[in-house]
Amino acid sequence: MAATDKALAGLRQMIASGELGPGAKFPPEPELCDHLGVSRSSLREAVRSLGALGVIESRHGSGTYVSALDPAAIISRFSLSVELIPLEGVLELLEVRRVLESHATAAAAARQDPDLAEHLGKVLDQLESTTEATEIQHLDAEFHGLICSAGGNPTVTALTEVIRGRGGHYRIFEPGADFDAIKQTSDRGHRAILSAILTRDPAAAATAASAHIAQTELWLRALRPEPRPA
Amino acid sequence: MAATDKALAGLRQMIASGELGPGAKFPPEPELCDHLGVSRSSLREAVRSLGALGVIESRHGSGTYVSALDPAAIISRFSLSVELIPLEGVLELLEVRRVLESHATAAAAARQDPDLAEHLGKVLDQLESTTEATEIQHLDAEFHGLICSAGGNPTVTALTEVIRGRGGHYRIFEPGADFDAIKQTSDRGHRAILSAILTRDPAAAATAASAHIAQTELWLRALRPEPRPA
DNA sequence: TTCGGGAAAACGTCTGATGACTCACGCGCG
DNA sequence: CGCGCGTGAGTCATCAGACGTTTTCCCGAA
Repeated sequence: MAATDKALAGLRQMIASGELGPGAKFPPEPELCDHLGVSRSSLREAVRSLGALGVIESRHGSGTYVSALDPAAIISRFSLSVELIPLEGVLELLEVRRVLESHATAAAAARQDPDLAEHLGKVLDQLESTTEATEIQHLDAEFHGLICSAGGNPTVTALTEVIRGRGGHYRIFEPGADFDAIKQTSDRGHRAILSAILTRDPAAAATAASAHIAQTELWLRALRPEPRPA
Repeated sequence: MAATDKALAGLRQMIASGELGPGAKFPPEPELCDHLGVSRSSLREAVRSLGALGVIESRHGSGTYVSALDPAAIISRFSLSVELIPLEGVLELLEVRRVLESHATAAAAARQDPDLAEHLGKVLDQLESTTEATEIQHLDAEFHGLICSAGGNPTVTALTEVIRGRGGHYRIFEPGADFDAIKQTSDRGHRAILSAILTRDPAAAATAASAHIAQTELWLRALRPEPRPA
């Protein structure tokens, strides 16, 4: 087996076997090199690999540690790769977001949380009163993020966030011929979702969220001939 | 900015800007070092990072290339990190699988594919006639994988596969007190899913898949006091 | 007791050299 | 002329060593 792969397997094994739990500290690099039988360069490349995946963190001057191994945190690391996926693939991802976020929105509606509804209302007020692309994107993310969080599954929140972040790179809300129509449709979609949450109607919430995201899919699909990543 | 981070940002930029598309070849390492202003060690660590994320591949003796940037392939890379997530986090992930696979199963049922149904039937026949843990796991993966593939979204298939792979590390089907009861419940669940597909009833298929996976969640939840990763 | 300096520990980066693998070119044989 | 096949250039893989930077902690002085 190649040196770096050997180191990688060794490091993963140390975690998988339970020898090192979340937050635990690895031995110093020289010791690990000796233990794994590879040079420091190879060990460090292996550490970088696991670092990119959110499994390990190296702290300069302190040591190398196992991360918290929290699913949401690990999924967030995906944004580094997901943000490079071409438009065609983003459409597949949006179906995932549509299904998951629809589920989370229903769960949020099933709860009875006046604070959430109030907060969402404020966000929508702001969102409807702006036409600045960056601000729209930011408020849209806050709106959907709050709802997903209320859904109760941080993993779902992280996944939808990563996918939403990718879609956000395509500037749907650039001032242009269809800007007003698109903005109004989007705003209405948000209000429909909030309305379902206010009336505590999970089925309506799921439908509204699904329709809203499906609309986004349509807009992105229209960009297909000429994708314009940020 | 730190050297490795600078290299990482530079490499990502080369892809994000469209300078290098899927499958394109990077310049040789010495040239990249010069271009990015870092040493070869730092560059290689950055390359490893992106390699772990499935964004680029180094081929010994040939060169370094941008990957296909296929969402399903990128998501498969997650298994390296997801397989290290503790049981508590796996339960959150299983909710994701339940929602996604339920959706995909409904889509599979909506299609009219006699070949799929026939294939699934054969797999279940085999599955019901074995009590060997590894074989059960293998056939179970094939059954669910076929259905997800029929759902039409490779990204969903990849995601559910990663999560299923993680769950599979917990040996639910070890011979033990409840083995027969668990096996029978599992087999019945599979038959219910196949039945819904055969009758082309998407709603029933979604419900059956959801119930089947929810059952798995219950079994795993019961392991919580004493998780036993592979 | 508190604050600050300094030494030790650990990761971060760079350099140079050597090995291993791939691929294509060109030579020689049939 | 066509087909292998060897060979060499190109490229990544690995190793070894040295030095810089950051963190951490101990210990002495106020």
